[in-house]
Amino acid sequence: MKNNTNVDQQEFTNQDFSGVVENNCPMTNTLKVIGGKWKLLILHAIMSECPARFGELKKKMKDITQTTLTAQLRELERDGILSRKVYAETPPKVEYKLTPLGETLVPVINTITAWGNTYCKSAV
Amino acid sequence: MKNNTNVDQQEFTNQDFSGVVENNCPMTNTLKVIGGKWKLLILHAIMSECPARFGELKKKMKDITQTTLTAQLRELERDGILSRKVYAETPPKVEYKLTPLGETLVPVINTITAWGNTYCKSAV
DNA sequence: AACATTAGTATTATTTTTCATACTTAGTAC
DNA sequence: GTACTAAGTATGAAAAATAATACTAATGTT
Repeated sequence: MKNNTNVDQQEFTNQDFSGVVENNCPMTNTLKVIGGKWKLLILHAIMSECPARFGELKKKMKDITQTTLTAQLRELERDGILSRKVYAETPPKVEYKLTPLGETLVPVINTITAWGNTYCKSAV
Repeated sequence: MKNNTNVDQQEFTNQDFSGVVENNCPMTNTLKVIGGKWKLLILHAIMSECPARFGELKKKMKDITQTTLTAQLRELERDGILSRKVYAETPPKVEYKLTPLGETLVPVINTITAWGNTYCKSAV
């Protein structure tokens, strides 16, 4: 009851996934949107600092290349998870943030990181 | 309070992830164990039929090759998520099931599939 | 004796993903 | 008018993941 009480949960289900999702297995469909080596890490980074600029994301994920980061961000944008806001400034400033649909992934990501914290501690 | 009330939650944290996990980011660590194209699908399949035989898994995931399925199962076994039981029969019979550590992933996987069901319906 | 069965392994090929490097753009500071 | 900045793009190379194909082993059935 904290917020969004007047928001129909179905509001975000109209996203057109028809180019990505062609299966009736919910796991397969979800993996098409958030699967891959980087997307969950990107979302995790944006969750902890929203909105986030391109350069900040790059710094946080030091092993990703600029090219790959750009490509992954574009896919997340295409799938309605992120929005991209370009400021007409020089040098360029671009902010990425979760859309309402993207925010529905917050509990998913929290569940995953909680598992990692509890069961998958590094020995190093 | 349904079950496991006498099971210390820490019981399953002694798994040695030192060969896999070298990071202090819980998302990175978790992705090393359940990341990749197939692992969550394999776990999802085993969850819905546990134990599962190799051939049953192969049938459910019709696009995976035998070689890849074997490789992914071995990694999940190495990481303590699955156990592998070989029956001394001909033709061979091998059963895979979730270990106690693997069972801690059940809510994670349910969260992911629930998101897919709610927000990521196929348009096809 | 030949055949079918299941869960593999071995090897090579292909596809997909990611990386490295150099280049671009438009203002602003020097 | 040269240098600097942030957020890219372009190109080709390399690495990683996945696939295709053929093979094996032990035993029960025909």
